[in-house]
Order: sequence, then C-alpha cells, then structure tokens
Amino acid sequence: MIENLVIVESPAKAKTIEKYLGKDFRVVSSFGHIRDLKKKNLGIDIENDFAPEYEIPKEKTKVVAELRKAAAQSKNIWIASDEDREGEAIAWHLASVLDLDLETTRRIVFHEITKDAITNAILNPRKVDMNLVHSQQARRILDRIVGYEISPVLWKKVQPSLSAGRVQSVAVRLIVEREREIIAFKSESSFRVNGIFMTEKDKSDSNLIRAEAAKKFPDENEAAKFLELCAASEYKVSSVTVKPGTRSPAPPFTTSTLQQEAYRKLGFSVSQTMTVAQKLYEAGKITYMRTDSTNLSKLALAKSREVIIAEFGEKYSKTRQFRTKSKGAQEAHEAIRPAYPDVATISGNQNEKRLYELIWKRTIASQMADAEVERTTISIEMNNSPVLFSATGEVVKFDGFLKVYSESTDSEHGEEEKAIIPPVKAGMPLFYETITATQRYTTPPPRYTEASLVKKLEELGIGRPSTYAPTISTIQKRGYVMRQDRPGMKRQIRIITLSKGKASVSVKTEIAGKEKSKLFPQDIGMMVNDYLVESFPEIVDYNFTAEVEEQFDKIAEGKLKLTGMLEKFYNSFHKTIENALEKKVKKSGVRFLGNHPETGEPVSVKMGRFGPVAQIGDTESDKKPRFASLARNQLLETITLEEALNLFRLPRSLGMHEGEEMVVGVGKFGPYVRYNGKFYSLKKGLDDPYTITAQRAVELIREKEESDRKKIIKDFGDIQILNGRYGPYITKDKKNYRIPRGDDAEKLTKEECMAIIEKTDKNKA
DNA sequence: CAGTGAGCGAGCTTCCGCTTGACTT
Repeated sequence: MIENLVIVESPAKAKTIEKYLGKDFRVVSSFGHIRDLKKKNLGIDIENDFAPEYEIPKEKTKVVAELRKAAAQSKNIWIASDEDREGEAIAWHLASVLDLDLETTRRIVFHEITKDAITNAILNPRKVDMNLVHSQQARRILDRIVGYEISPVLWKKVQPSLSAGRVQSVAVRLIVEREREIIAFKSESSFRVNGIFMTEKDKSDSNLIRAEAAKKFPDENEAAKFLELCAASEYKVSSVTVKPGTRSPAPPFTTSTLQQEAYRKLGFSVSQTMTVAQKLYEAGKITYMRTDSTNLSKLALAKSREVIIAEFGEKYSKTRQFRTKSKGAQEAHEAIRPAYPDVATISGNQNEKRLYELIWKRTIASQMADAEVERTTISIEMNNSPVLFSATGEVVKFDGFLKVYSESTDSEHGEEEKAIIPPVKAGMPLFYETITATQRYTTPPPRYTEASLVKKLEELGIGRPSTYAPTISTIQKRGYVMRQDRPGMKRQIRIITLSKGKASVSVKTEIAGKEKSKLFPQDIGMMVNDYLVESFPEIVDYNFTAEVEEQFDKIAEGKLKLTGMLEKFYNSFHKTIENALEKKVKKSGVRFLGNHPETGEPVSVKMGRFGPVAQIGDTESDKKPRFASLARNQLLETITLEEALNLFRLPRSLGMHEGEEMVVGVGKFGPYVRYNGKFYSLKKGLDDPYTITAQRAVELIREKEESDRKKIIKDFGDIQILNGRYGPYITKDKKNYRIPRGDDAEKLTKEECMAIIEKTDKNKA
C-alpha cells in the first residue's frame, strides 16, 4: 500500500515533484486530459440540457488503466493538475474515472515547481471547484458545437473534408484579409532628401552629420528644384537638443513571445521552437514551455540576482516582477526560464543550445537595470528655404540589460543605425558634402509569418499556448494557407545627387516584395473564409472569443449557469446552420474573365475537383471546354484574362532532338521538359517554360544525364554505390545504407558492401 | 510523382485544449 498518490499532468513534472516530496509520496502523471467528448457524432445531448457524452480515447486507455491500478493501491489521493480551467476539469475527470469521492479527494495547486510551493500546496488542500469545471465544459461544448456543426456545412456547400472552428477560422480570416489589403494597395513614390554635412569645409571621418530633410517631394521635378536651392544655400545649426532617456528590458518569455523571438533571432518555425523547448524541459533545463505567464518564482528571482551581481556587479541588478498582460491569461505556470539561472550554457545539440541561450539571456536581462541613453537631435536650417534638416544620434550612457539581450522587432529593415554626432553648437555654420534625393515607394502591410500570426491571435485572446503550433499546422494541412517564399520584383528607383554644386541623376534597381516564409492564403482558404463571413459572421468575428470568454468567466464565478448560456448561444447559432443548409447554391468561386480574343468563347476560372482551374468554352456549346490548372502563385481572385490564356500555351513542343520530341510543361513539381519518356526539371529562377529554347532544353538534358552518370560510383548488380545528397551511400533492395566513416567509397568491394549491409541490419534488429 | 475537369453514390471527413511519444527522412 502506498501512503500518498499525487497525480499531475506532465510526466517530467511528476519526476521533479517526487524528489521534493520524499518516500511517503508516489507521483504519477495523467498525460493531460484523460477523457473527451465522444469523437463520433456531436457527443452532446442537446435535448437533455447539453449533457456531455464522454469517452476515454483509445490512446488514453493504457494511462487510465495504470492510474486506476495506482489509485487502488493508495491510501490518500492528491490531484495536482494545473490551476486553470482545463486543469480543474482534468481533476474532475480523474475523480470521476477513478471513482473518487469529491468530498474527500484532495485537490492541490501550485504555480511553480519549487520545494516551498509544493510543500505549501500539500498543507492547503481544497475540493474540486465545480464552477470552474462547468466553465471548462461550456468552453468544450461550445467549441464542439461550432466545429462539428459548421464543418459538415462546408462539406456540402464548398468541398469535402474541410473544417471550421472558433480559432482556426479566425486565423485564416486574418491572413485572407491581410492579403486583400495587399492586393488593394497602390504603391506610391516620393523623393526623400538626405544630406551629409560637415563642420568644416574639408571632410574628415569625425565631422560628418547625416541628416534628413523634414519635407518629402512628390516627384522628381520638385525634388530637383529643392536641390537647386540646396546648392545655393548656406547652412547653420539652428538647435541642438540633448534628451536623456531610459530603456527597459522585455518581460521573461511566454510561449507566444518565445515563438516570436526564436523565429526572429534563430529562424525557427513555431513548431520547431516547441519541439526543441520540449526537449529542454524534459531534460530539466527549463521550466514548462506552454505558459501565458511572465511570472518568475521567488527562487528564480533570487538566483538571477546572484548571477547578475557576480557577473556584472550590483549596479546591473534590478529585481522586477512583470504583470501578465495578455487577454484571458490563466497563469497556471511560471514564465519560461532556465531551471538553474546560474547555468548560462548547456550541452546538447546546436538548436537546443541556441534556444537555451536565448531563454537564459531573456530571463537574466529581465532582472537587470534599465539602460540609460542620451538622444541628441540637431536641426539644420537653410538661408533660402524654410525646410529643416534633422539628425539624430543616440549614445548609450549605461548599458544595463543591453549588455545581455535586446529584443528584435518585426520590421524588415532591422536595427536602425544609431549614429554618433560630432559636438556642435547652435549657430555653427555647416557645409554639405553631398545631398541626395532618393525615390522611395510606400510598402503594403506585411504578410503574416507563423510567429506574427501567433502574436496577433494572442492579442485577440484567441487560442492558448498549447494550441498555437497545432492551429498553424491545421490551417496549412487543410490547404487554407501555405508558407511560401516569393522572389520579389525588380524596380528602378531614381536618385539625384548634389555634389560640389552639381546635380546628377542616376538609376538604381531594387527588389521589392521579396518574401521569405510568409503565410499566403490559398484559393480554398479564401473561398471558405468568404463563405463563413457570409453565413456565420458572429462566429468568425474577431471579438467572438472575447465575448464567450466573459461568459465562461461568469460561469466560473458561479454567476451564470452553463445550460442557460449554451441554450442562448445554440438557439440562435443552430438557426444560422439551418439557414445555410436551406440555400441551394454551392460555392464554386467561379469568375468570368472575358471572351477569347480569337474564338469569342467565354474564359473563366473556378475551383475544380483538383484545385483552381481556368476554362475556355462552356458545357452548353457542342465543343468540349478546355481546362488548365492555375499556377501555384496565381489566385482565382486576381488572375487576368491574359494570364489565364497563357496557361493554355503549355504543354508545348520544343521540336526534335536526336529523333525524339521535347515537350515543355508545368507539372506537380514545377516546370519540366519531357524527353524520351523522362522528365528534366527547369532551373528555378533561371528558366521559364514559356520562353525556354530548344537549345537550353538540350543543355538541361545533357546536364542531368551527366549528373546521373556521376551518381553511380559502382554497380555490382543487386548492390550499388551511389552519390547522394549527403555523399556516397550503398543501396540494395530499395534500402539505403550509410558507409562507415573512413571507408573510401571508390575502393569498396562487393564483399565489403555486403558486410556493411549485414552489420547495419543486425544493429537495427 | 510531372496526367486528371462526366456523373453517381457509399462512406468518410470535422472542433479546441491538455499531455507525449511513435513514426520517417
């Protein structure tokens, strides 16, 4: 018989706590929720006061069996699931599945895994809070109703296997609406004037002041006129202002801010960050990685302070406790921090080390003093124009937390240069070295990255730390959005340079609209979004979650009844479902583009069975319509007649080569040349299927054949040594084998290969 | 792996949040 059994949610947590509690306690884990609504059908008895129908999912049966066994062997049971809505529900499910008496079951909670917190919790057990449980049930039931009633409508009205939900549909909406802003955006250009001024007539490294004119000029003409004035003007410093300022460190990491910074500083995807963080957590190197709290335990604060004083001195230490500001935060855990703040670097793989270091720096910096800066602004006046130039410079007087860490921003231009300004006084004359007027274009709002989408969702209070990564994966899996790169377009900018009294014009090319790892909406995502906005505007409203959360809070406080709340919601919601089903129309996304310039046939685009497709002609005429798939970066919404007609130019013949025809087309994996029954990919960014010549195609074919020949290092019939992406390897029966380090692939004999294969197979078994 | 687009019908798809592995490359 075990004296005390403690049940927590996470196995790593169980391990740590067991150490603190000693011999009389056994600590086990539930691995999160152990029961859920029935997976098939709605799983809710609507008629019977929305009674939930629970089941133990198949993958949880083993855990539950073990928990039952452990419970049967234990005298006292303590349920220590997290102190939030979901944790309370887990506690209740545990009690119910393990047949525990709610009156006598000890429910304990702690927000940090420290000995103090845990022993304190054991001294203060309470009962399961049924109001909080009802609040979770309301949340769960509402999400199930929304997801399981709207999704089937999409199967009927748009396409099978689609999905909708309180969280994912808003995520898609954000991306679609941002794309439409970008489509509607008209870029305009103007001329900005920058001057490099000198304190003496001769240039030296230390007397330069870089300043910008306060006025922008709408066109080249106006800019040129202003430069003429500049050429004739005398300059002097009209004012110098020096303002002291401070900068404060960012709070310690939550899941959302960790995902953002790991993306900005390390280039990690949201899911990659979570995988690496999970590893660190399991190894006991960081605290729990799914949290919305910026709180640090007293122990962590004290330890951090010690580290900072030892490393940088007393002056750099400032103990701070940050308030969590995100909407709907439940703060069941600490912020994400190093388990041992005195450990600055760890062992592990490269990514683990980098993420750990990021977490360490952010945590330590959060407990450090403000940085003190001095910001200098110089105003420069002309004697023949009211336009002022201004220069700003910043000097860090005391680095404080900046010694360790500074937060990145989402802006694409990166850190602004903080120039050092030579000492000047008001009234001092200045001389220009060069003054340039540069054409600048306005830029559309940025597309979301995975990380900036998480940030936005958190601001709206939509989704939870445990669901940010899965949500992003869901909307990509459904085909609503895709993470893509775009090469951008070249454009020319004009620059007028004034030097030594003479103005000259030059032209520079810049790349605009280049995108890396951005979320692009796909046609099906736009169609589903439009359908949802039309048919279920309340559900995909950005405030919907916040509104229902208010009601969940009231249920948690015992001021509102679950049945009353759900009834009110369901009555109006279910009507919108019925209305949507009554309408006969199916969403096809069809758009008529115009008539074929030669034949006069109608040309249109729509969502076809296999994706977006362009069509010439219609089924009403005797001639069969012709079809062509849209390219990956084209949208039903924006494709033009010309672009659509272009699609029909492929596949096209490039003529004959050594008795066989070469055909160029665009397939599943991009543009290709087909020759002699084989496919040869066109080079990305280099070849264009519409313009590629026969000569270039022959080149591609030769190149590929050459590299294929090189691919085979040795051929022993059933065993081959090949050259792969990661170097030479052995292949047999479609299985690949690594060549041990030190062996020379060129010199291996068949017998040696056999030996390697046997050894590898044995090691695996 | 590089194509598909007529129409019918059976059977299936789907949510959000809490936890980890078990997979393959």
